Amino acid sequence: MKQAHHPELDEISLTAVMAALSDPIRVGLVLLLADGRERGWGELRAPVAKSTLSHHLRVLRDAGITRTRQEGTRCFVVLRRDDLETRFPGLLAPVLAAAECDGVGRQVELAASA
Amino acid sequence: MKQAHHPELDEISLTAVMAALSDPIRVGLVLLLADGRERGWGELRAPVAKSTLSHHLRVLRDAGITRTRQEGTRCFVVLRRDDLETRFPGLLAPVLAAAECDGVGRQVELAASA
DNA sequence: TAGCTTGTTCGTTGTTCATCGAACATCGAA
DNA sequence: TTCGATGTTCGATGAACAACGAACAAGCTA
Repeated sequence: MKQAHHPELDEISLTAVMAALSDPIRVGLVLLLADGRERGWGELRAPVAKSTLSHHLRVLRDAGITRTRQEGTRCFVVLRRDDLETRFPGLLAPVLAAAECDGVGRQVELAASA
Repeated sequence: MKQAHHPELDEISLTAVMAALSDPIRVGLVLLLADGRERGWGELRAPVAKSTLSHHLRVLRDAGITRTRQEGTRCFVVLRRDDLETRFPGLLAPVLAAAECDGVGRQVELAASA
């Protein structure tokens, strides 16, 4: 369980962010994190195998959308809302609004809190 | 040269739009069309083969981002800015701003006007 | 009619991606 | 130390995609 790479502000690429947000499961994950609360991975319920979930969370991290923190064997993830707002002002909110309105990512849910 | 399908407003999918905008060339094309002017395909200069350009324009059309019109053997393309604004309010502007600021799609240029 | 121009479509190639199960690593707890 | 829980990584696979050249279709134009 190595510490993963998090891109710096100026390393965050627009196309990488767009690509990361072009998958419904990842959009759902971002929606769950939209309240700014940090979540343990055990709280995230998605209809995919855990290796696949790990992959999706890695894509989000590599794109600079989320930040991952490790504590013991557990991992926690949080939205880099401020960083995204600085880098691409006004981009995140419309995406989240549209996703919520459309029901994109509704397959991703929150488990009983850890 | 058949008339291509244009998705209706409610057929435009968020993830499809995000996916379409995750390619630098397509972002460049959208940037060129951002002024609302209709452009002939001959005006679009991108560093790809014409078949590839045709493909990219098709992806944009299928995603509901652009509208294509045929006139004789020529094709014209225009940004569906109002439709996008209706469907996903506030989404397009930040993307275009970020792209322009970052230089994403600067490889796509405008030829000497037709 | 015979070209020329303009786009589309096709077949191919190589890459990327989403997905899975299995194996591995790590830490905490019994 | 042994076990269980938690993530990561490793192939493997099938699908999607970007890219190209070549061939085709359709409409001007000479």
